[in-house]
Amino acid sequence: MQQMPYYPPGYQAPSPYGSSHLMTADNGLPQLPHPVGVGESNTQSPASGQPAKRKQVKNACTNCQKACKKCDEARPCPRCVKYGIADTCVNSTRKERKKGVKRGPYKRRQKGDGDVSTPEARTPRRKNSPEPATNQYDPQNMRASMPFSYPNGLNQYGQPYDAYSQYQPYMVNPVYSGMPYPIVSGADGQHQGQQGQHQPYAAHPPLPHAQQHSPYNGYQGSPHQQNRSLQSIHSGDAKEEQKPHQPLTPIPSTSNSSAASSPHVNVGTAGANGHAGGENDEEGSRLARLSQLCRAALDQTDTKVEST
DNA sequence: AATATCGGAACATAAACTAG
DNA sequence: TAGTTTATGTTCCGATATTT
Repeated sequence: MQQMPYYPPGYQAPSPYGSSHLMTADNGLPQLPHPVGVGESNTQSPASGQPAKRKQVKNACTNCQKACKKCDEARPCPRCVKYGIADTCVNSTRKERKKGVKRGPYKRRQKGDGDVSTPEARTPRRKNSPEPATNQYDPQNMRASMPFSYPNGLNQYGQPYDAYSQYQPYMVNPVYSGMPYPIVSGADGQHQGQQGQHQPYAAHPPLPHAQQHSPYNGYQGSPHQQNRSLQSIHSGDAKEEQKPHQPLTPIPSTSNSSAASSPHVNVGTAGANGHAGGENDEEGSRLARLSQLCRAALDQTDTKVEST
């Protein structure tokens, strides 16, 4: 069913299509081993010894975006063409950046301290990466030492900020912390799905696993999480909608892989599991009961251990 | 084997900040 | 005000799961 991939003008179709280590991406384009595979977007010669950076298109089409697949500037993009969905290949809309986000004082780098001019030398700190040791931006410390603060104990998103829930700006429900729902509308009211035509998302809960692993735990505004929920709903196949969302880490399907088997079962997470929470109260109360049982069992175990 | 899913690293860049 | 730094939003790689 291999269709001739569509290459936009300027795209260098790699010739060794069937080369052993050349996988064909589902966009129909060969996936060369990175970094060579970046095609025309290669900004650096591989001969330079510097790995070329991965080049991204400015705007992926909605289909590729949903599938987390490589897109192209061309419309319809090769992937959509391949899948015969060229008619729905439209640019996704980008969310506008938040404004007014205050920051702490910048740390300036000394001139001699490496090449500051290149982005590579700036060692960008990623969302998930731990703060540098000398970090002055530690959210907790920073708050304390900040010469400014957000008004009235609000965080940057205009939500109440306190030591307990800090950095979980969107978390409102301490019990169902993983369940985003009640708070879907953030202070900025922006995270209601990034695409107008995808309104259904607004009411659909983000996937639990995205929550679990997100440094923005509970932050519904995370575009990626939005995207995920978006994906699952608009992936076009009903099976995805019916299928319970997979756990973050695949759990071996053993007979005792019930919630009760895990004393550390997170009610919030569990509640969100599969149905992304909020689907019904019944589920929630069942889970609450489960956790009660677990706790009781644990207590019993503890007392036994103590008595021995 | 092909296709779908999705976590998270890589990338891009707007906006806040700062030095001159 | 130009240059720097950081935060935020997007893209898509690659591992894994599912389907055919």
